Amino acid sequence: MIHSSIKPKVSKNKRGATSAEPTRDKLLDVAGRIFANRGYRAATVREICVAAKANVAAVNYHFGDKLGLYTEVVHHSARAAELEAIQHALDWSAPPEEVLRAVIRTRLHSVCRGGRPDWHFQILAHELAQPTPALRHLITKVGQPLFQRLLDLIGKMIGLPPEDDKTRLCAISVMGQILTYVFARPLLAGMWPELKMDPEQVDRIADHIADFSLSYIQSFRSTDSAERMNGSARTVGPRTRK
Amino acid sequence: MIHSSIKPKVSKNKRGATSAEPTRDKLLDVAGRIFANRGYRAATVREICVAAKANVAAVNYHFGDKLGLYTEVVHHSARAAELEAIQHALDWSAPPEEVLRAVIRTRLHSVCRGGRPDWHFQILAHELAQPTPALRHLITKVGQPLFQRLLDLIGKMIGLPPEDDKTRLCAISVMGQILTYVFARPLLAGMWPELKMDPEQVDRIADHIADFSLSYIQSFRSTDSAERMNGSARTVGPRTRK
DNA sequence: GCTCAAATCAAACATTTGTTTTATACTGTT
DNA sequence: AACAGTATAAAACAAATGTTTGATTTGAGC
Repeated sequence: MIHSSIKPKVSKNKRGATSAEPTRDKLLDVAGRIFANRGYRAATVREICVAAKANVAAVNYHFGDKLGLYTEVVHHSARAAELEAIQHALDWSAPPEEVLRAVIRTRLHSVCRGGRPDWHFQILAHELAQPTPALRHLITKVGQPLFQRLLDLIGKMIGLPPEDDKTRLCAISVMGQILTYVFARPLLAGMWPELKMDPEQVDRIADHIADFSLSYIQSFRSTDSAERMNGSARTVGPRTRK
Repeated sequence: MIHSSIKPKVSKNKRGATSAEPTRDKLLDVAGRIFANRGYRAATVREICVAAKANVAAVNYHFGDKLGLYTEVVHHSARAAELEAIQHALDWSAPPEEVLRAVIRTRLHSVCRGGRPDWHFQILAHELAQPTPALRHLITKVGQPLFQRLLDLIGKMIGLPPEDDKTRLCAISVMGQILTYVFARPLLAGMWPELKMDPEQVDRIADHIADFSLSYIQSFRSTDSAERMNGSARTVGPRTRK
């Protein structure tokens, strides 16, 4: 408790690279990987400290407690995701179909880097199964903006506002297909053992998801004049089925 | 260790309902809920025993150890899933489109019973995030048969064998859309707060997933004469895009 | 060289948690 | 009624784990 105000300054001040990496940074680095693999609860501070070649007390000294380290890791992850989203700036003036295709491909690649899911997404997966206070931050800082862009994109294509239920359902359908390749990995391995997620396979999968999704989205546009009148307004009420 | 061979007999032998429920069964029952909520690791035997109004030693006495109780719970879950799959026997002679629609609706309902995911699926979700030895059993006994029926169904509709890559990708797309409403629940809540998963909403969602998926699947059939020649055989190689 | 604050370290602490032990109550059988 | 096997109960044990403590080292500034 004494610690919360100490805020040890970055000790890298002058001496550029005397000892490889400051303990604090090294802890953050290795903690990211370990939390991603095991989740917050299963990861132990001892395991982290050993891997970082630091003392057991280092975590409490630099971050207050285990949760402090974890939230710092999550914030870094969210920040990295933001930056990457900016870096992978897409040409939003291109036809929406191509933008959607590119978004799907980029997302799926960032999700499946090197055959294993990116550690940001692994952390998200653990958070969804066993939420911690950090989940809210992940959702608002990473999930929301991404989903919003999906909504805008799809809304434009099917001619409905982004807030329309149909737009949202479509966005979830697209997002869900992608997320499956992160969260349900062991399931997929069990049902399709031959599936190897090398880059070109990921490309084929991304294209499938795009084709699969665009089929409905584009068919929807062709009938939008008939659907829009009651499709946009109907936000409750049962659907006229069959 | 002495325990593995003892196998205490069911004490419910004669006296039908003298004391509400035998401890062993009650443990299984409440352990199912608690494991589903917290996952194997986070759930404690004390919590389970308190909830079951049993002694702390009861778990070790009746099941050997914590993992013994858990595997028993998972096996029960898998067995229940099998039975339910049989009970919900669908009319497989109906047109495949309608069968798929029914499968999606049934699945989604069993997944979202009472607004919260069914506890079988919650256990699966935890297993995917942090696998235990029980995951293999879940996959082979529950996942595989379900996925196989999806493959047969879709394969029939797009005119390709169930083992074809395209069939598998489609099945994963359908399955993924459903699973999203189990695994990514907190994500959905964050991005679509108004979404309430009451039965009629679930029906609308199921219909959307069916429409969304059938659009591609049926469009695929119409072009199968052109696609099949190189679509069925092409199992590697990049896809001619755009 | 001295000083002081930051950083590191070894050891111990307190709590949680799965498991074991030992004793006692219950139940059907002889 | 006595016995035997099963079930339950209270307590203690051992290992894991987050955290704290107190001493020691390090490095910059005077």
